[in-house]
Amino acid sequence: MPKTETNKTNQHASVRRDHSTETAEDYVEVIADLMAADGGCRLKEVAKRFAVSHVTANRTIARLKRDGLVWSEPYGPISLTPAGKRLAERCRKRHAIVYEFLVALGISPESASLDAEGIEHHVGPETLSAMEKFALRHGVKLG
Amino acid sequence: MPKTETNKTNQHASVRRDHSTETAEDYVEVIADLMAADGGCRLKEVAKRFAVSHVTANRTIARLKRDGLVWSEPYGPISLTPAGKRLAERCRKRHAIVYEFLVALGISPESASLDAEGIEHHVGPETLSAMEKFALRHGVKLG
DNA sequence: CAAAAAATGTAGCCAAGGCTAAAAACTGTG
DNA sequence: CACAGTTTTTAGCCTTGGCTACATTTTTTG
Repeated sequence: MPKTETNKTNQHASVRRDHSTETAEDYVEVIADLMAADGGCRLKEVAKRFAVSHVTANRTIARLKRDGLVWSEPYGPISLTPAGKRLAERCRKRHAIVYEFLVALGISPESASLDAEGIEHHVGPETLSAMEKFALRHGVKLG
Repeated sequence: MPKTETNKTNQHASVRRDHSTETAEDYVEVIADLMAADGGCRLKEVAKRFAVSHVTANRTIARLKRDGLVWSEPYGPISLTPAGKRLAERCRKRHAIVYEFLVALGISPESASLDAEGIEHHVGPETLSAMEKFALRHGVKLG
């Protein structure tokens, strides 16, 4: 009878789907950040940023390469493909909006930074738009 | 024991830690919900809620049992331990706050419901408190 | 009450994301 | 240039969380 149950409209399914892209989003964002800051991006730095072993970072990056977001050659520096850059830019903007929103809400920069990291992946277009408007309206003295 | 590299102030580490508890939180919340609604909780219903196979739900629930959050005997209904109940109640409250907050922000109930599912696990105490205050102040006409 | 149906459990596979240990490749001096 | 140190890669193991197929148990029902 297997027909293994439902495939109905289920919210948790979406949440789960998000999970699979979270890592990619986090990584391209960090890689873009490191390239901007240091002018290049090395595995070791990525691993340090995520506080994981370099082995874990290496394997994750291999997946991103497989998925066409990252490029590198053996022992070489890591860079983003055009697709990776586009994703990184989208994530950067979204992250900034969520962070600014939290700060506008009155959250301390530390908590805002911490929570934004986790929240950003779960903010849909409508919520993101509302957060942006709110941050602009109630923006911290930047008016 | 992990002594691997930096253990410095790293935001991603916290985000990752959250991950490991998300499943537990989601499950105890759903189990509590089903018990309240149906007067009991069967594996099949849990699986349906998460849109996963009963096998996956079964194994996840086995972990929750191992972790002292859930209790059941073979082929029997599923219930929460005192610890499970406490966690479920905490999650229920937090979820309600995040949801109400999003609605108060102007998000549609559909998006609010969807995003709350993902966001709730990443809301720290400070942010939760701020969301609660905001929802109370700007609460949807319920004043 | 026995056979069919439904629910639960077990075996075994896969991918992602952790890790350590050890090999290989680069770098930078002496 | 060689050797020491750093960085990256490889091998191998673990857990979580997804699945199908099949076995077992419970429930329903003819």
